[in-house]
Amino acid sequence: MKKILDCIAEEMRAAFAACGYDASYGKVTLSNRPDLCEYQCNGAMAAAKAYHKKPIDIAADVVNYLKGKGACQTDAAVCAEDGPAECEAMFSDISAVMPGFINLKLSGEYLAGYLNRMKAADKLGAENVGQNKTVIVDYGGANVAKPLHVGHLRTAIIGECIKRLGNFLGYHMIGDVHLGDWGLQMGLIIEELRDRQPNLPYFDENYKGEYPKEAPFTISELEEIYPAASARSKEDEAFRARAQEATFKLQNGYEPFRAIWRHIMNVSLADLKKNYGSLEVTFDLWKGESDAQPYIPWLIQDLQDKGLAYESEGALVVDIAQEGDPKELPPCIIRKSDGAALYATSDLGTIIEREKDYQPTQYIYITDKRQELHFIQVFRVAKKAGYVKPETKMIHMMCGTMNGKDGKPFKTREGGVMRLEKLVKEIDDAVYDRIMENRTMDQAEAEETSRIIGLAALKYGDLSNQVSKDYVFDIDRFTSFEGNTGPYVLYTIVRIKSILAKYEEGRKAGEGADGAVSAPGGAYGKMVPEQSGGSGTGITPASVGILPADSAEAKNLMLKLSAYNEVVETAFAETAPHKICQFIYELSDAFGSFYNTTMILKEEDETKKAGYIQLITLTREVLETCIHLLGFEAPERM
RNA sequence: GAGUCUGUAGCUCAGCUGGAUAGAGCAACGGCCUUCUAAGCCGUGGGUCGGGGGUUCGAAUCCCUUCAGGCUCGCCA
Repeated sequence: MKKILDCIAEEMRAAFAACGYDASYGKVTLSNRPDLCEYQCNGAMAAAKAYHKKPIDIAADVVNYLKGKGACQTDAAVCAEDGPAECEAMFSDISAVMPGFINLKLSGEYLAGYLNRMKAADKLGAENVGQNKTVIVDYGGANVAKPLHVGHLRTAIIGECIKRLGNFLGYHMIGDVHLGDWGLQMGLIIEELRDRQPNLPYFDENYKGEYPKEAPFTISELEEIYPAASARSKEDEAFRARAQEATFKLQNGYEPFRAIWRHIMNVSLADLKKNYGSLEVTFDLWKGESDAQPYIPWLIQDLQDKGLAYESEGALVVDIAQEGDPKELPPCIIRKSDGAALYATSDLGTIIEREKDYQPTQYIYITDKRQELHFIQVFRVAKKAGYVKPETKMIHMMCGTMNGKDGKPFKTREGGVMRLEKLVKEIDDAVYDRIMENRTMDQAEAEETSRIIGLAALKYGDLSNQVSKDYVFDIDRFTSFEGNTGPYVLYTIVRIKSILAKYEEGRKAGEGADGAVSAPGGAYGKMVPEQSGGSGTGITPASVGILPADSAEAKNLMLKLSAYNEVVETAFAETAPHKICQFIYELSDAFGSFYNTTMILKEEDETKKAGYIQLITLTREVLETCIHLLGFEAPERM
């Protein structure tokens, strides 16, 4: 359904046009002075120059026109003439203010009507802007040589969110984990393994038998082997050279090394799936760099045939410099001087595969921002060589680093890289302690609840920051969950759920009384006839709908709710999940004030009460939809 | 050295396609539970928007300059 800002802007554009000004000046934004108005239009000031008039005069023209037309409720007589449909006057107040602001307040009826349509709409009124267009999302990027650590957290969380958002908006999102399974790290492991276990058949060139099914290492051993080998390669040149050779052999199909590679993949994949699973991060494709290999010989030949690739310093490179670059960017290396492929080559190969299999209209890569240059190179080569259509959008979402309290990249207390598993557990434990100190809950439920809340704390803590900025990951702060945190939003949902459950209970009690409706004078007010008899006079939230606000708090809550489809769409268009966080935080806050000033279940006027119930039901639906898009859920109790 | 990003309250962050008095949260202080979950709500104090110029009726926002920090800069991924 149409976004409320667009509805208002349409009205304003028509008004500007009717007054003889260009319609484009009718742009409307949320007010930045809530004490004065709800929405504002600054077009009169922009138009002043073009029309050589004082801004305030233009604003007054527009305001007078709108009032005369009956767009403002205060002019009820005019409104009535237009019949019922037009009677939903959009504004309750319009005014022109110096130097030329047009201040707008929405009428309670119009706002309530908008929310009722939203409540009834598919996806609460979010539109299918995606039109089923295919988008590849490349997040994850896990290296199979080592376990997931905090460095993988951001891309996983953000990617999952972007994928969910896109799907929700009608895109066909394909999430690919795109494993790092083909680079030098494999050669390093192979050679390290050779030194540790030289008797393995993989290293016997004369071995003719079948290779063992079982891997010669466990995941924990693998975790230790790679860092050791990696460190060694930096000091031991001979070792590094061996690793490079092993990598080259692996890439050229040397069977013994392929066998080791398969072991690494099996052991590592099981662990990765478990870890991503615990974050509720899923992928549609578990492809990796190795899957791009079949395309590489063709790719290299093609780039040469097209005259794009040439030899330079022993390597094969493609120039990517473009007009307008502030400084000439280094060329993209597609083949090393030793003949091996590298990162850019396999990413290009992957693009060729994706074009063949999916013909996406957009690519979104989510990685650490240090890879910026790499993706500039890959994107340019892909477009230059015509592998990707010129109109295909290629976006690189560059993630900032997750820092510790000291502002340096997040480390364990001992100074090592923290494993994701450990981080998740630390958060869950902290949440568990918090639950136990405030609530009584049996252990099993407390554990499950702390897992749900912990995940929300973790994901919200990450997503609420701008993607490209570094941010401070502070377990103490996230697990204290006050203020702008995931748990605060969950707490809001839980409180709404609790009210709704009690309301339902009350209704059932009313039904049970079989018409007589005993109105037990009990805790939740009189349960009036709403469900009694089949007379059709029953008052239900659905039949009453959301009513015009009867307090400032209700109005504020309703205004916040109405921004929902705009926010969701913008968050995707700008790949900015933090906008959803900000929105649900403000929405929760608005609910908090409403909750605090309005006794919902004690309300004696059953119609009003039903209206409140409908309002908070919508609030709950919006919040739950949004947190689902962010990638987490709310518990029943907390 | 070149490129690029960042610099907003004591701390963590919004706001940045120019608009009215720069917003939250945490921390501090003060109120609100015989009432729907107080993990809450309400209020108070706290800012030369790194510095300096410029454009504009109007700048945290755009331009220039300067300072500080991060990251990147051909055979790792």
